[in-house]
Amino acid sequence: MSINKLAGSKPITNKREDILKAALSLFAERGYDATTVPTIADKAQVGAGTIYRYFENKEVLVNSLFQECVRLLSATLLTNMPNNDRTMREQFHHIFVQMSQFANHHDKALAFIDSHSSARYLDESSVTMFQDFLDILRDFIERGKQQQIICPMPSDVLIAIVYGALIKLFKVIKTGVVEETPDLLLAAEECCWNAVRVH
Amino acid sequence: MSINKLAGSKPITNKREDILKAALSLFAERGYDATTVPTIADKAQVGAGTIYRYFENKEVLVNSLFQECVRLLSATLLTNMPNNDRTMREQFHHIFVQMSQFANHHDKALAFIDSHSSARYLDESSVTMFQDFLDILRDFIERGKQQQIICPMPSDVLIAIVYGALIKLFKVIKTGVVEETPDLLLAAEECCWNAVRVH
DNA sequence: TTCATAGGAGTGAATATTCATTCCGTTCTT
DNA sequence: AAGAACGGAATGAATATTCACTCCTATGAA
Repeated sequence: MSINKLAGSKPITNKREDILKAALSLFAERGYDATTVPTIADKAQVGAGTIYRYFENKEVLVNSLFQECVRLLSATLLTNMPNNDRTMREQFHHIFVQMSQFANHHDKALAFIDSHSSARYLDESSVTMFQDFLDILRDFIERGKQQQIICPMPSDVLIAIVYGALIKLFKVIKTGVVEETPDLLLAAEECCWNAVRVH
Repeated sequence: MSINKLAGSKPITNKREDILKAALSLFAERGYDATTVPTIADKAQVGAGTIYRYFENKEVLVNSLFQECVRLLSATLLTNMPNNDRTMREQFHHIFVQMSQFANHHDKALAFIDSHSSARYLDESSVTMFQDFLDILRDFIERGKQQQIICPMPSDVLIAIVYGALIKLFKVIKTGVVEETPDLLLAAEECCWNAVRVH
């Protein structure tokens, strides 16, 4: 057993976590192709060889990371998701709030997901997991369309509009160009809602 | 005088153009870091060394290409831009139509611009040119706010929402997931307008 | 008109560098 | 002491960039 573990329990220092964290930071900032494995090792304060103890290769690493990030994003979205008996507007509020929570607590993860979600090296499992995330938005949109509260347009188009707006919105907030206040968030939420609701 | 030129006139074959075209295609699909110079040379049907006759190095190439693409995008947006005496809605229609024109005729350029607009290797000139493009949107937004037709929110936030929505919208259309019909475009335009107008 | 030549575009093999991955000696845990 | 975890230099495969060379055309001398 490694120095790394309490008897029969979890590791004290988790190199795997360190590696994933370092990789997330670097991938989010420079992108997969511009990030070298030795750089990840340095940032994680780990030997280069250690990375290969936990991940078969760089592609496996990026896929593991992507899946973990998307899983967390989906879980965040689904946390305390209101029942269907709540209004669509209330459900939208929940989605917006949870997304902005995620953007605040996991800004790098959101940037990483968005910039890598159609990368050529993503495996089937990663692609599926990202689709599952989009399906959460799709379900919402489609229920809204049935109730004639959301515009009768192809769901993919509506998803693109809302998701695209949210991504760039949180990106501009993250860069600090505008100050993130509760009022601003509420107003931005209203904008996004107005984009998809029927008028 | 080279074989390449008509007397005192323009080149017959334009290798520089060929290189830029090949680079655009590859950068848009795989990204800058995943694209090798020899691959660009192959695609442009040009010797690898020829690229360095026209561009000092790979970074100069990507900046030249970026600036050319952004210049074209800005020019497209400004083409036949309605006067200020037209309604905000009419001006927005123009912006939307021109953007969708650009997305259709230069889909690779739009993808390239979006995925590289905050890349670390962009030089000052490229960054400025992209800012100039965003300023076209900003001007519109700010006039709309003055007239109290567009939401009183930070311009950067409104730009992010509209620009983000447009980018993902055209991306989903380009992938062929949804069919691009005039009706769909009109409906999507209305969605984007609803996002920023005051209610 | 014909031929030799200069000069510049174009080429792609060669070079120097960088990177992902491996391998083995060291350190830590039990 | 045995074995697992670790580190980081070594390796081999790519990659960006260079450079010596080819080829073409315009020029002008004869």
